[in-house]
Amino acid sequence: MSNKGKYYITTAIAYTSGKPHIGNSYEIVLADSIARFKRKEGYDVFFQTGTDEHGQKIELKAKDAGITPQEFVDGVAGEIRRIWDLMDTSYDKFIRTTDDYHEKQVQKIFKKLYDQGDIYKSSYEGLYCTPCESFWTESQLVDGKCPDCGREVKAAKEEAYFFKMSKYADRLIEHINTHPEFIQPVSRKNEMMNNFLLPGLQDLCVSRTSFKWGIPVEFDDKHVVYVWLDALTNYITGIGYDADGNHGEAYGKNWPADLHLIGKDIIRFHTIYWPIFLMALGEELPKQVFGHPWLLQGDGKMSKSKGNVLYADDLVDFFGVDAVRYFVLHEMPFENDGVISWELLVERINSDLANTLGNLVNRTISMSNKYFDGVVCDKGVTEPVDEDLKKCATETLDKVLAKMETLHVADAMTEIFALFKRCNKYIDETEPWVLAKDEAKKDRLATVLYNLTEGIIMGASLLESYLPGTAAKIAAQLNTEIRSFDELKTFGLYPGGNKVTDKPEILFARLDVKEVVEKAEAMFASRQAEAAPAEEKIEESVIDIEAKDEILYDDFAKLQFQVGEIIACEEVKKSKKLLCSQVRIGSSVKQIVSGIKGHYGAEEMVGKKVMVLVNLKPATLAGIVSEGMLLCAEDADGNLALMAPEKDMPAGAEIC
RNA sequence: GGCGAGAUAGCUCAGUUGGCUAGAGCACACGGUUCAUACCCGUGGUGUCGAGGGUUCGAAUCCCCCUCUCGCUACCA
Repeated sequence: MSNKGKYYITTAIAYTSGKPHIGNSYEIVLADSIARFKRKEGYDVFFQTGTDEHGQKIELKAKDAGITPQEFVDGVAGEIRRIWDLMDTSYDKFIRTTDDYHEKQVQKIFKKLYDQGDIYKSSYEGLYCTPCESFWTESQLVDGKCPDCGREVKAAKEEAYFFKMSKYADRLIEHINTHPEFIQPVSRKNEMMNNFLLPGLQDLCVSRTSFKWGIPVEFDDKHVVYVWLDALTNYITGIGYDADGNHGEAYGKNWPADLHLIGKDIIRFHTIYWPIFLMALGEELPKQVFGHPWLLQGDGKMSKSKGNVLYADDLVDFFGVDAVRYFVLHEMPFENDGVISWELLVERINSDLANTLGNLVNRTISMSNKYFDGVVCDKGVTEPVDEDLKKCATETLDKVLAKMETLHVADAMTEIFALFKRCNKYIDETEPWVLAKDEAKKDRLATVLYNLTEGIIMGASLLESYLPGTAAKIAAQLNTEIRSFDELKTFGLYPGGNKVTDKPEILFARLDVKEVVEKAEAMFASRQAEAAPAEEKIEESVIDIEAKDEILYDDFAKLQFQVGEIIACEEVKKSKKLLCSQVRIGSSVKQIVSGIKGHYGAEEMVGKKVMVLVNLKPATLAGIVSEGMLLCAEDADGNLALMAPEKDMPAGAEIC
């Protein structure tokens, strides 16, 4: 195909806090199949991926591991890149946010935005609502108080830099409305508009002082650049953006990006904050952001402690690269989450890859060898039934192009497999084994096998973007080359007289579900046994939270804690997380609303004696008055545990 | 609580502007075939198209209401 211009595609950069599981590895395969396809279409593709390597979580993990953050991310980034390579992905650039050119540009970008007034220091704004953890501008306040909860706002304790999002909101709303293709799938567009843009954008915190592992703010080195201004900018720094305007050549050529492929969880950052950063920098906006769904593990909850997390490299060991690629691409519809499990993998591989495709290639080559010593030649003895096969083969390209145009990758592959199914049916219709018994029909038999070989190589050529290794194997077995898209418009390009391999290799072996599951369980069991001591240590490890300012004893003395006995408890119907408890404190009973539904059922609350903050000013939650607070411990995953006296104590006992 | 999406065969889903006996893939059953990796081809369903009501000659498709699920968001003392 002719040159269609450039196509710049990116994945989100992977966070280097640990090895990515199969759900995280899906995105790179999806991006790769699109990149490969666009190349075949004739685009000059630039495909960028990489890693996001800063932040407190990494700082802590490195500390736990007793190594420097840099050593830590070097290890994980290497692991991620190894998996990307294992998955046979054809990225052109792997950027790391610890790369020096990136760090330098982020500093310059931060400075530039600060100098032009888009980034400001918040401490002098002083309008922070602590319980809401939100900053407000003067104009957002209602009667001088927090618009969310109606309480006093006060000067921020911790200084931070903020980005003035509201300044660009109208332009962004305009852009989204005039570019319906910008946010994909479209259902996400409404969520962004209704939840963030239309109600009014809040300013975004873009620096932190609570940890060090980040890019220092050049002119205020107490601060490091906080996540999004660091991570999102990779899309431009990776191709040579320069905040001073001295961009590298690749920038001028590739920006704006044609497609940011990301997970649905970070759509907000890519469709609101990122475009606004770009507006502030005076750069063009990406053409499209596609928030793909997730691939979820079907057989029980995935958890490290259970040791049943699925990783791409394990799956490749079991099934091979292309089988895993096929599965994740096929099981992921356009908009809904997909499910992965050992059983589903085996089912998919057996029915599509082994039966439909693998067996087709194998039986066709076997017949060529059996009847013609492997030589494939069209003797021109056609029959009406041939036309339908040829039509199917030549029309599949357009069908696949149409599906790919809207990024419906799974549907595109289904079109290709329809061609393979048509080939299998053609064998039944022509019955080569019957033709073989009649010497007079030898030429007809040759034509039939030629048509089959041609149909297969045409299908394999379309399959190349998704299963590059398999396509190459098929081409090799048929002793020919993968076709370009232009060459797929004509049926009959397979060189007559060519000789196919005499030793057809099984492309995909049929698998036994039971065997695979047993083998997988054995693998998990041995791995868990191996990792048990270390794993336990991690599970039991401490949690670090952001430190608050030191307080005086007097501050503490203001708080009154007592043991409360829960004598009744019911769910607050209107809310998702609230339970309303009647708590006996001494001789009085207080009504307390707590956001713990999901952690505790209403019935199991009754009878518990727990720690209560009793002198908190009553507040109304979901229309119900709450006169105190039940105290809970919370772990890193958000699991809650009520605090209770270690021995039985009477309701009302003071906690001091 | 706000906004939005959805509820169709055992499973995953298609069903365009309402129109003849509601489809596909997988699974299952039966039949055919034997070149091939026990594969391929064909045939098959009793699907109350979530419940109820309405508009219409006619509704899975439009309107109302109900139940449930999900997403985003708020709240979560």
